[in-house]
Amino acid sequence: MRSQKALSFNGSYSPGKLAGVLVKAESQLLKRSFIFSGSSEEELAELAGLAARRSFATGEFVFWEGDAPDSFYIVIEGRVKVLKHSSLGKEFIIAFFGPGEMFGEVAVFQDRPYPASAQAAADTKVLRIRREDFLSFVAQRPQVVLRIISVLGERLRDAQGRLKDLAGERVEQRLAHTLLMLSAKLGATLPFTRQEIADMAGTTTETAIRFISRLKDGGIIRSARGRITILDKTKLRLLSEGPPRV
Amino acid sequence: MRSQKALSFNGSYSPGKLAGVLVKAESQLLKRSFIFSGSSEEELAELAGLAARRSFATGEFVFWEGDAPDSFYIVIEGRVKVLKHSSLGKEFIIAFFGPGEMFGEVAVFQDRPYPASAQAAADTKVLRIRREDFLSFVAQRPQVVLRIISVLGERLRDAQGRLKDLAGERVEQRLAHTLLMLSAKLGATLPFTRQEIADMAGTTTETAIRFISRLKDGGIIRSARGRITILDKTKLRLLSEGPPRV
DNA sequence: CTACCAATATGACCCAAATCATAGTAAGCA
DNA sequence: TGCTTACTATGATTTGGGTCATATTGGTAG
Repeated sequence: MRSQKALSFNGSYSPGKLAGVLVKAESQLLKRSFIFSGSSEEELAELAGLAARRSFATGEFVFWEGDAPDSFYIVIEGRVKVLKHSSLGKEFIIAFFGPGEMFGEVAVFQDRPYPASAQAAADTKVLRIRREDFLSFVAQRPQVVLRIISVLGERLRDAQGRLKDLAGERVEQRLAHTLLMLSAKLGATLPFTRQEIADMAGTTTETAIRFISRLKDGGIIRSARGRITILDKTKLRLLSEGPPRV
Repeated sequence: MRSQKALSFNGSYSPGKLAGVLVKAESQLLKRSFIFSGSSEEELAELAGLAARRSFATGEFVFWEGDAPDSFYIVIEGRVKVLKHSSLGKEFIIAFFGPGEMFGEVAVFQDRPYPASAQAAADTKVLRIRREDFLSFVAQRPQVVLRIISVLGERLRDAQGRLKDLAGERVEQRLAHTLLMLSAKLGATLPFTRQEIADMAGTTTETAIRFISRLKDGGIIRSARGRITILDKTKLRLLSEGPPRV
């Protein structure tokens, strides 16, 4: 760790010892986030001074598609899912975000309504940073902007890959892809229900259940309620790639 | 096939009158591109000096998915389609780009292989700018970087909207959406074949043909070979939104 | 002019996966 | 401890739209 006495200028926001401690804690949280991991302690402290903590219970919405983008968010703990609803009701999960990940930043940069809704998928705490504060912060920091481009590029890649899958692959392969993608990010054990898997793969809960049951029978995964553990990544990859043509 | 007379000067970056004229012409082309439209003449001239013209005949590939990202491109004239192929053959069209639009820049920024292929959809001329040249150019120009974020954000929005459609809407609605989206960008007359429409909407050529024939019968569009003109945007929007539930 | 090929068109068939129905099961909560 | 509610499970039925097959038409290369 480095020096932590960069709090002096912060007095204008919230004087006092408690505030200082909080700013320090916030700084550490920000540091876990990729886009700020290269920033200095002073910068982080400044940004932390602008951030507010918010809590959301499971199922609560952080924002809705169409809302004005007044803030962007970084997950402290818990899990947030970003989703869109189609013509009738059916929801499609664009992404899950965990500790250290940010969401809502695209809308903030463009000053256009959020393109999707964000919902707490567990009891969740987030840091909330107001649009203007964030914009003026990054305006002077090209390296942060470059990291944001990198994050956006990654998401775009992901989205395009999924587009191709949804347009051209069978359900089984999409489901297998979804599981592999999640495990690449989170490890072998995935804390998702069949319904969530289905909503990510663009299919129905029943179909996801049937597929996952077959995987379990085949010894490719192990599972409990709301939890899936991948045992044989190789077989899963086979399923995701080749049609089981004989 | 085609004449490539315009390439004769291409190897020589020798100073002199011809080069000067070319740099000026290139500058004007760059200026048409959104991300550079805020740049000064000097900057544009500098960038233009780094750019090379390349020509591609209809069907030729500018780059393939998986290639190392040595350059990014700006369309001068013609049309480029960016696409991915799924497990077997089927292609999915991610986007079309026309004069003034750039492509391949995500890969360049991330220094990771192109996530999709780029193919000339007509006889096409592009400006090609090498990765290192472009990166060092933008490194000093935060406002260009911000515009790139804006472009990426737009693409991400688009991709996420299409994901939701592919996952949750019926073919008819996806096709209607595709037509509306194209006409929002290009105007009422769309220079695409049924096959291209199908490959954008994630369906088959036959289905696209049937749908478009019905639109024609209903007086919603007019069409000729490789060309569709939207006559009644309102009816089309109805089709794209509500299921024709009775 | 003619030949050829891509684009458009249309019918028949079929199947993957959605939909509908019903039920067992684990977890949280009063 | 039982009640309620998600989650998981599985069968039966239906259907949207993919696949296959076959024509017709317009553009264009030679």
